[in-house]
Amino acid sequence: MPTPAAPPPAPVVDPVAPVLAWYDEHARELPWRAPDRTPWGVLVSEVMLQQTPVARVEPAWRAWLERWPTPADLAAAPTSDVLRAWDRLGYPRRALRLQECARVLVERHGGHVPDDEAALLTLPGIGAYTAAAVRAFAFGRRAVVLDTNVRRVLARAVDGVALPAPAQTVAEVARAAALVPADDATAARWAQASMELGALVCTARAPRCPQCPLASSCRWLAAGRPDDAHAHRRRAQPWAGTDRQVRGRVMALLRGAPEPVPAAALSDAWPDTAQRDRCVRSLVADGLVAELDTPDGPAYALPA
DNA sequence: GAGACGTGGCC
DNA sequence: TGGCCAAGTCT
Repeated sequence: MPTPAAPPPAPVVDPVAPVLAWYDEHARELPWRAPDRTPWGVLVSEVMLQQTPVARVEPAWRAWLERWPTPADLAAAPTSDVLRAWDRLGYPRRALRLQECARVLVERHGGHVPDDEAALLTLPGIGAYTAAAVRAFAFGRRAVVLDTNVRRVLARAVDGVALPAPAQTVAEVARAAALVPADDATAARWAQASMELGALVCTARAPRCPQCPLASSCRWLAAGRPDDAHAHRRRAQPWAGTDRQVRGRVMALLRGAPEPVPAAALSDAWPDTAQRDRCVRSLVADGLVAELDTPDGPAYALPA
């Protein structure tokens, strides 16, 4: 009897079919998934969803697409309007880049969102994740969509660990790519379904394993859901008193100001002069704030 | 590749 | 109560 020269690899149940079936039953109805969505709408949703929860994005997305339904509309808008519409979604540089992106689409892509990954990757604010997501969700094409949700699902189900490594590796992308179904439609659906599973069931905290379609094959669950081996690996996110918070305060003040704000009045945003000045300078350098010369001295406003 | 970059809700 | 987390990107 011939015997294998090497032990067979550990059996791993293919997660794709169970997750697709689960998604058929449990997918949320989100506006950027509606049949009448446009590639531009999908792109806007993906940028807004970068580090911002669905619940806060949904109303902002609806208002945004109502106001600027095409890239040309956003490209032509005053940046101050764009930043005010972004409101408190956070990371306002995303709004700036989204408008830059719209202008590139108008100037170089006929006002349309391209469907190939290389072209998408050249757009401002579009990185590896978003390029893949737009390709899959807007155009139904095959792409390796590897976001924090998918990374967590695969870390648990396949690797048997609580959380993925802090940094994404080439090997991890290759492993994820190997799981992506070959045909466009199924690949796009797998991307959506695996993300949804991570968002609704295989969550970072308090995962709902009894409701998981992978419960019978998940290595992490089988191992008794061991704790994260890299516990405390993440730096605590800075909060009180940081430049990040001060920048947010300044932006909030300027969003609410109908007229340019004199330099002295910026103290309402933050009392510490040195830190405030440093932050205002960085905001000007980032293009998020305009410095104007007035007869009474410098004043600040959202960029026109 | 580590660090910067907003905001708010949840357990 | 407050640390952790949310569909990342850029430098």
